[in-house]
Amino acid sequence: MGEFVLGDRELDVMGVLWDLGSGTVAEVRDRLPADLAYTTVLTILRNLEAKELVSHTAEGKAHRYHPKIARRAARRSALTRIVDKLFHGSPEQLIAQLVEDESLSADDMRRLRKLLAPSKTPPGKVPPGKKGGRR
Amino acid sequence: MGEFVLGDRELDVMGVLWDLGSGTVAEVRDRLPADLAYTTVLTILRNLEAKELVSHTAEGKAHRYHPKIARRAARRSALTRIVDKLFHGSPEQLIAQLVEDESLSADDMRRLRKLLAPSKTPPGKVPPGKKGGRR
DNA sequence: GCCTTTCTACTAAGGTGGTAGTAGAATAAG
DNA sequence: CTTATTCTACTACCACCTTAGTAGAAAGGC
Repeated sequence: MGEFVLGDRELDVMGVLWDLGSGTVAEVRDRLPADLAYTTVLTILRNLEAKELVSHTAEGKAHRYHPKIARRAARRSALTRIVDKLFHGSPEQLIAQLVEDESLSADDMRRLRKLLAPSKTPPGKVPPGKKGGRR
Repeated sequence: MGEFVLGDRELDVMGVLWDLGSGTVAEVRDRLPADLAYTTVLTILRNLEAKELVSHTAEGKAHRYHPKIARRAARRSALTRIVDKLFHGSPEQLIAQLVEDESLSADDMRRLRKLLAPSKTPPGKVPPGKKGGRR
């Protein structure tokens, strides 16, 4: 629930677990951007487990690792950190910079304008069943 | 001008330098959120200098440190990293999360809608055609 | 019963960040 | 001149991330 700091490789590994839902060492290793030794990936997973960010269940003779924290929580934690440290606590300035850097396509901008529409979206996601054509 | 990774304390120190324009060890130390030993701050500044992120000039018997990279560059570097590692290279998703987390006030939202106004392409700028660029 | 493959457990080494102490130079005070 | 203050330079230590090797268990093939 608190803050956690993940290294680059640790983030890569968590990313795979989030994408897959869970994974064995071999599965994770296959999908990692870098080509790491099997034992290296295992070590990272064990370290993450020591930090209680993943857990594992037995599957045959192998272990299957499951993320214990949601991607969303990691995202929030990372965002909070850089908003605080680099943007004087102002998420608005962060977005402004993204816009100014032209990191956003016209399409992105259009979608975002919708997100920012005055109607507040409660934590229940977007009510489905609206007239189609959103995607 | 590539990527640089700053630790938490290093970011704090850079933050002070950016805010002040420049600073001596004592000046930086006074404005740091945490209460660190004088020598600790000095060490951090020297480390930053070794990484070419700050430089110094002599001022009496003390040194005055100047940031060599702009806050903007550090912001971009940090944003790029987490967009890549946590948001699948999609800055749009990052903003969406900020919105959903209700990190933004109604005022922020209003201002941002203006930022996102359609085809506000300033003269001399090329309209965004390229996006993503994940590896 | 051996051999090979595939796993996990344990150990280790290099890098960097955070924190700070000690030594020594320079300056200010008596 | 002697002492106290204020700086920088150097060194050190711990924690943690990254990477990986070695040992040993498990499981299947012959």
